[in-house]
Amino acid sequence: MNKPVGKTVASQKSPVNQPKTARGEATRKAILDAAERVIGAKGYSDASIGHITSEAGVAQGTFYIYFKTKEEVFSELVLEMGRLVRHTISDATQGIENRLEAEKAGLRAFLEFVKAHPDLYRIVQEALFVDPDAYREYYGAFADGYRTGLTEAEAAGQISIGDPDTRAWALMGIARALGEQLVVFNSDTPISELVASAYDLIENGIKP
Amino acid sequence: MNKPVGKTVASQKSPVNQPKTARGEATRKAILDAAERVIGAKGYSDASIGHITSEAGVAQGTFYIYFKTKEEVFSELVLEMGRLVRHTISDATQGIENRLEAEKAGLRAFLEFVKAHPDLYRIVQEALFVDPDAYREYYGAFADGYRTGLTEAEAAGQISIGDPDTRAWALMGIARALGEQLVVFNSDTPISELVASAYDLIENGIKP
DNA sequence: ATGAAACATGAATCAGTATTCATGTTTGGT
DNA sequence: ACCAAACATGAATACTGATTCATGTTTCAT
Repeated sequence: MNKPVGKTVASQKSPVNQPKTARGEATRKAILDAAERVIGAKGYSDASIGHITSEAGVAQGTFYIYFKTKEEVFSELVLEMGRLVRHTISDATQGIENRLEAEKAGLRAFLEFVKAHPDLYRIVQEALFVDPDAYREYYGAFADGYRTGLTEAEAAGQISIGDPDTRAWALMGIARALGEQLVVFNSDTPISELVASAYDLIENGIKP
Repeated sequence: MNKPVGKTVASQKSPVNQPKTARGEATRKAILDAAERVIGAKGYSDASIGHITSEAGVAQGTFYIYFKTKEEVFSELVLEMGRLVRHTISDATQGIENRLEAEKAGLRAFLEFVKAHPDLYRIVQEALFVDPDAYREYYGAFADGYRTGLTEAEAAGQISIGDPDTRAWALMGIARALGEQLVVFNSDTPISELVASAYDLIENGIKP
């Protein structure tokens, strides 16, 4: 009963290091959290294992009880970000019948998440260089979600006809750009305004 | 006569190392080109000065005759990318009266450029971590261009009324996402199709 | 033609840091 | 209470790679 159930995620390279006790669990979590803060703040290469472990309050060697390499924590952070974002968005769009409204709520939730976790945002971006597979998986999954939503909305007659694939990429690009405005450019435009403007564009376009 | 005219670019930290002879000029160029290839292919931290200089066919020490640090070549590559892209787009949109048509032609030119210079694309992305100022400058300038275009188009009645700022970011986001699809995800969708789909969305939106 | 400035070389320096390991300490099931 | 497995430690290892430098070679203005 309650078998550990292998994760269904793809880039599952190393099936090791699962803590067996509560103490271990806690330590691993502490290291992961510290890694998120340190790598998010200093970037992958400037974040040393020493920084991470001291931030976590453990000795350097302890790191390697739970992670095989520095890259491995990083990849796990990317996966975590993926899970978190999907969960957040899915929560925020629960029960919204109209697809367009759901997309709008999803964008708002995404932007709020990004604003609350700027570190995770940067980590995903850096994944393009540290762990490209994780990066592609992250955005691939994201694009799939958009495409599915768009296809269903199209079938339901809630949006006009158009290539769901390019549309998915375009919408994702808009979300990313607005998120980046918040995190990288520290814009203070309220999220609700961003969402409103963006969705006016997405719904009606810019033709006069 | 013909004074060297200080560059008007912002992040002008080090006014050094201008070659004085034709030989120096050529060597510097060789190093810069090699850096583009090597850093673009291996990423910033895996690209060693040794790799770069051997690719350029010069000794390691020669690098430091023309660049103060590894970061400095990198920053210069980002600036170069900015200049090149702006120039390319500006060329491609010369003489197009209708703003919307101009934007469309600009997107096509951008995508073609990106497809032809995947290395430079990656370098700009990596700038967020290696030289954040250069990154912000790059995308800031880009956004300004879009905003200006949109504002003028709005004034000329060629597009509907709407917040030019968010619109600029959104359009830029679309362009980036499609570019990334080409370079990072190796999509083989023809550029003309991408542009057509994207501009159908941008012009008309997705309302039924 | 010539010498001072430019340019080029590549071996040596120097620092950082990921990873390992031999040695304790703690935990939890019995 | 006991002990094997888990967990924790931090010093030592091992390697990489950016930057410097002392020493040549080439260029070009005079």
